[in-house]
Amino acid sequence: MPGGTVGRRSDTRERIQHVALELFVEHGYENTSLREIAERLDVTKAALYYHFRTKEDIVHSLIADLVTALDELLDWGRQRPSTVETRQELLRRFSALVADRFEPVMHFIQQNIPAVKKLGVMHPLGEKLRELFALLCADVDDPEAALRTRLALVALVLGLNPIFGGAQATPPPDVALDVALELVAPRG
Amino acid sequence: MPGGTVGRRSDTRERIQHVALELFVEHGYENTSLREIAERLDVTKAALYYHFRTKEDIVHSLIADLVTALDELLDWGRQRPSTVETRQELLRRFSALVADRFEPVMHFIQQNIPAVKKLGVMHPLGEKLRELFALLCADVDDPEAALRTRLALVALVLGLNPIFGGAQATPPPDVALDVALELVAPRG
DNA sequence: GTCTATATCTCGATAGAC
DNA sequence: GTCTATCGAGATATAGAC
Repeated sequence: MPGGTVGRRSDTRERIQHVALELFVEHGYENTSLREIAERLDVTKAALYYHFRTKEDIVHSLIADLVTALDELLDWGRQRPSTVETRQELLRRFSALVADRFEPVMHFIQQNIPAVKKLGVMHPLGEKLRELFALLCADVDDPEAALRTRLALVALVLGLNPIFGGAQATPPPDVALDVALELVAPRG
Repeated sequence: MPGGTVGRRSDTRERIQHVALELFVEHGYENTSLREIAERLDVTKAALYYHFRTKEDIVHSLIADLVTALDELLDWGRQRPSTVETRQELLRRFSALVADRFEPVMHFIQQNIPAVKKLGVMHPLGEKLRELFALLCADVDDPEAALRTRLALVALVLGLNPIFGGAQATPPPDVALDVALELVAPRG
């Protein structure tokens, strides 16, 4: 049962996901062949096809986990009053989510937009991010405040961006969080 | 004289650059074949090879123009006193540069990091951006202020980013500039 | 579940005529 | 400067044995 949730006879599927993501981040999706993935795992290409129907399916499985996690975050946020505290807690949880589990995937997505678009995973992911943004922007109509809210989200993943993020040393996560929290706070 | 600066007998070279960049932005560098570029120009692949030695060379030529423009901006900035006014004017000029001439290239770079890295154009470009960042950060040691400075630059190109930029309507350039200017201003 | 072997395709790049 | 024709490499994906 390759696609099954339980009944694991081995952890090969997870190892494929891990190694594939590693290589996608290193060299990009299109520059990573199934041969490379198989070699790093010390199996053959054909073995990969037992666990994933296509190369694209590997990406789908990676993004799906992220979308699920974002959905849980949104569930929490939806049933909370729309206050500054809620918004800041949303940022904290998003920050923790990225730092703890999804830094590689976010890294991958940010740097491989054409691939992500082509695979059609942009729409489900975009929806979640749009909703997160909407929660963070409740009661805000000022376009400048809206842009600051967007930048707050960007601040939390900026370390992953080699253009403006990697231009110098990566800021510690707590610094990024402080700046982000300030950006969504009402102006003084 | 394919690589020549003057002596133009036709504008094919520029048309290739334009169409190639267009497709690179649309579908990504790796998903754009020379066949597609040639078809959209209504010539054959072989014709492209008269003007550019390789596919990578097309990208090199596109980035080179950006690096030159950034260098001119830096030349101006270097021989100015390190004041808040200078920094804000640097942001204004950078914003104008992007909006007027380099929006497609910035778009392309942001979304095709693996390709840009592989072609080795990241280093010259990264140097310029690092220096721009250094000019904007003069006299600043506070890591939070440094991060805000980075976010100011990001704000100016955020509209090109489909993850956090395209999550909703793109902010008008003047709004982005206002927010950016505020981010590098001393805190109140 | 993993292997060997292979089919099929598309790409970047070149040769040489005009 | 642009064409036709083609080469060789490397990619995804499949077939079938074990």
